[in-house]
Amino acid sequence: MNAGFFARPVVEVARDLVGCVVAHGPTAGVIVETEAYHESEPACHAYVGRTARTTVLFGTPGTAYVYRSYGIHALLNAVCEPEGVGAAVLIRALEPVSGLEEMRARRGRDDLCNGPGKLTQALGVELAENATSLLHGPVQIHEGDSRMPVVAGVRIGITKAVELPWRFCARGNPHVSRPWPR
DNA sequence: GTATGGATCTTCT
DNA sequence: GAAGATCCATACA
Repeated sequence: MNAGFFARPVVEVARDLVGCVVAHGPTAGVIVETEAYHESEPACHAYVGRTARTTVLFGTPGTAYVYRSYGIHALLNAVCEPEGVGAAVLIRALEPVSGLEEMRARRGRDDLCNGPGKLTQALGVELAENATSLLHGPVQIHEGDSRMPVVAGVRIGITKAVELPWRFCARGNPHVSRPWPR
């Protein structure tokens, strides 16, 4: 994966990331579900501008943005758009491909990566990986199947800008966080 | 099968 | 002091 991939409109990157591979140590999975977030809409953390928390969103494309959700889960994002624009793609679900035993040990159950909080636990990704590079850091994203059929829908679990069709799933893939609506 | 509530922490007001 | 890009156990139909 190269830096130019992430320095594009965040919605394009979100669509193209489906089929790519996320790896952390011995564990890895194919991305089957993403959501795009952009500073221009209120569901995005960068909407409020630069703060201590959101600075990484405005930084180098291809950087990991990891934050704690509901006090319990770490959520993994890929910073997008040119430097200075606050945008990121949330990785919502993976199809596990390696390190399955490690994932099961961390999860303690068999649904390993079908949710944004679950996949970080399965991969062992935590807040320590925030602001690290997805190109050459501990968590990496690699090229995958660019021909994978993708469908778009509305985002999940948010209360603002709920109408934007910025969620992308691998069509028919059983590892998505929720069955495709409609 | 759907519905509800609790866990627990970071950030910003 | 409140809100939140979640997950899971439990209750009920």
